[in-house]
Amino acid sequence: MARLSDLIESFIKEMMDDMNGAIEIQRNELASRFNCVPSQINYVISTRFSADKGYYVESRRGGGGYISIRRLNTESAGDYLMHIIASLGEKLTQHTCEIFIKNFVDYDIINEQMAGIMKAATSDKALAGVSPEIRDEVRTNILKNMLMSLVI
Amino acid sequence: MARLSDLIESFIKEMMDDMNGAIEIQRNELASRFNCVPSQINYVISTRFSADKGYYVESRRGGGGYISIRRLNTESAGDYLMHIIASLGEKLTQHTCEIFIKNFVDYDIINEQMAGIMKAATSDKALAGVSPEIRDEVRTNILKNMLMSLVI
DNA sequence: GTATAATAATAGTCAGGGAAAGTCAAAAAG
DNA sequence: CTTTTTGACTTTCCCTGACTATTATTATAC
Repeated sequence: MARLSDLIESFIKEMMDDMNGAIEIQRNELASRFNCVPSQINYVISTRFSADKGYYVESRRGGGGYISIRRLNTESAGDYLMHIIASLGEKLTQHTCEIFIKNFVDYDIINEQMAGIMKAATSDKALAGVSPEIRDEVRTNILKNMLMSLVI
Repeated sequence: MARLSDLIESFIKEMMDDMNGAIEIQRNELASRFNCVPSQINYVISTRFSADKGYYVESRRGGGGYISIRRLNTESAGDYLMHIIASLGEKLTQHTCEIFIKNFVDYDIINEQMAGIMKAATSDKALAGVSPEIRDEVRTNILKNMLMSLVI
């Protein structure tokens, strides 16, 4: 069962690749293309394209409304990474972490192999020994430190 | 009577042979095929498909969740890595860990950038939130998982 | 004509239900 | 005693729908 959210996510990303990093969509149109309720689009955007993941989202309601999503315009990988590091929250679940890492690949900051290493290092499996109460904080800390090593 | 866990184990292994060493299953589906509780699948996976035995397991909860199991290809990355993974102790200090990582660079298994990431992920700084009693075990676990991702 | 009011066309929010997998300890089997 | 099996409970993630908010357009009043 392919998850609809994942399909929508990659649809948007492909569209964005074609459109040079900036797109404008209509929520209802996209929803009907994927045969889902409009609010699912909001779900995808908030879980995959939030500001802290390096995207800038604007929207407008009413007649002729739209949602525009842009890849953050960063001069260098370093800028982008600093932005991410600065805006990382305290706690990241494994899944959220993976979304971040996937974005690094999209931004051509790391390759698939490194993404694999990062995912491995921040997986629940790797952190199984850490008590659940603090696991997400530890995970965040590990991710931050790995990213720092890329900036330096 | 053959034990159920053994049956499930061999079922998964046959499936994996057919699928070129990598499968994706649904826990509930597999459980109902064998007429057992879902958590039995977890038991089989943790006792038969552990990292030590050369398997890499990932999973995801929620709608459309799955469990993926991959058999690590010992030939592709050379036996060296598998050997290292298997021979890593329970506890590694940051310093010991760095020595290992440096060796990987010397053996051309990873490049400097990856070494940086690995060191960062296993540093005391990254693991500051983890209590000292278990920190070295967690560190080892993280390193193992990162190395495993290279063997895939 | 202009100002205001109604209507239509969008998008946003939030809570809840459902669909998975994970955990852990007790019971059962060997 | 060790390994397996079970099941109650938890956690994570996805999807939906009712309700709300905002903007544009059209109708009405003056």
